[in-house]
Amino acid sequence: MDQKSDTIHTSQQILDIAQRLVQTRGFNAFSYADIAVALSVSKASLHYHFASKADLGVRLIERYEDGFERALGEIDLTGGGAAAKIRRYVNIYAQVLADERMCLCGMLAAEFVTLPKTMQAALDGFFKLNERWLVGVLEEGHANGSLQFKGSAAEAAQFIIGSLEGSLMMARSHGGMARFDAATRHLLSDFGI
Amino acid sequence: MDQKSDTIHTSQQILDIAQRLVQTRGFNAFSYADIAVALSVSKASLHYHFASKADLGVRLIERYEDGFERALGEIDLTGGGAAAKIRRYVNIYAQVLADERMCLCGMLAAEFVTLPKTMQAALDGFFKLNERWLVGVLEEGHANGSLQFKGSAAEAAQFIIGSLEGSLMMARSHGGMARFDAATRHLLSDFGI
DNA sequence: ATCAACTTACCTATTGATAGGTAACTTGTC
DNA sequence: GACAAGTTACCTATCAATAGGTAAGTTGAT
Repeated sequence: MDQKSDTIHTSQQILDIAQRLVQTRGFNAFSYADIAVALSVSKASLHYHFASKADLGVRLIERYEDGFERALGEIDLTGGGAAAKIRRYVNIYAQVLADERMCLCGMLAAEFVTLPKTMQAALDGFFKLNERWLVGVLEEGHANGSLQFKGSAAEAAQFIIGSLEGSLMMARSHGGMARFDAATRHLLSDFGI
Repeated sequence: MDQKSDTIHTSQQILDIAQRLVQTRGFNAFSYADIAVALSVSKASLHYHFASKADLGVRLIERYEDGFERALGEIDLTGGGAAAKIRRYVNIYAQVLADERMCLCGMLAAEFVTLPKTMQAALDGFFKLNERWLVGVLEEGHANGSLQFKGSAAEAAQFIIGSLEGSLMMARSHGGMARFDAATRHLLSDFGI
């Protein structure tokens, strides 16, 4: 294993552990020491890979957004109507809950005002991506009559994101998957799905 | 001013400041030092009134729940149909947002797994109260045809709570009151309001 | 012999919490 | 109404633990 893949490997592991910590505990409730213990490396080693906690946070959001972008691209490729696409979008959140996690960016949205400016900006990008994709699907569905909703597609997209983040957050602490499934049935029926 | 009212006064002030800090920053992102500075008292004085941060947190939730209970009682007294009651319920959240805050218990729900057990239990109580009240209103509205929804009233209540908490959380960081209003129009129309 | 990828060994600041003390007030007894 | 005893509401000073971060040295592959 060469040096470069060593770095990549370790960096990925750091990000994996940090991501789990943010999704379960929040950005303000974990420390470099937590990652160091979980990975059996020194705190200084973490600073070698990610100079500051803010840098780590930004990379975490970027990587999470990349993962979402890929997942949304796959939904687009799989085909099916707008309703099926929305269903698969909802399923991404269900999988996060199945892992007993909060959405990374939903958690960070709760902590928003305490985050470094660089992380706030990265977070904006994540939600913009989601809104953009949802608006596309909603307009497609509205045009061919497979989806019903009032107001603009942008408003509907924001409602979906807020509702999913909130249902996920509440289900994780109170009610579990059954609660999330019931909530998404309500949400989807609001769009005639 | 006698001793007793001094205590009440100071304790209330501590709770007021702590509540604002939790609603804006979260329980894990403020310290006794923050309150001490805001109130111009020593940290030790805060420990005199609230022995531990967990104790302070529990009292915060209890007081917030009391406030909600009173607000819900007032809604019940004001009269009007189930739809009007739900509208007023939504308006409680809108007022929280107008103050640029997150719902105290919504914020704590995000931080749930990091909280002391005593706070987790108190939080359960808050959401139980909200669900109970909403179930009552939803059943009333369903019985007389003023509200439409599928599934049980309990599921609908949980959907409403999750949706409102999420919309509030997202609106506070991305979109503001306009986004929250648009989201609640969607939510209410799902119930034929 | 260079350089990436670490380590040990620190640093400063802050965390929640405690010890010990004090001034001001209240209470019960005479 | 005087006064000892106790209570309330604070204070300063300090604690051990933890936070994020840094400087300087080690290791091992190329």
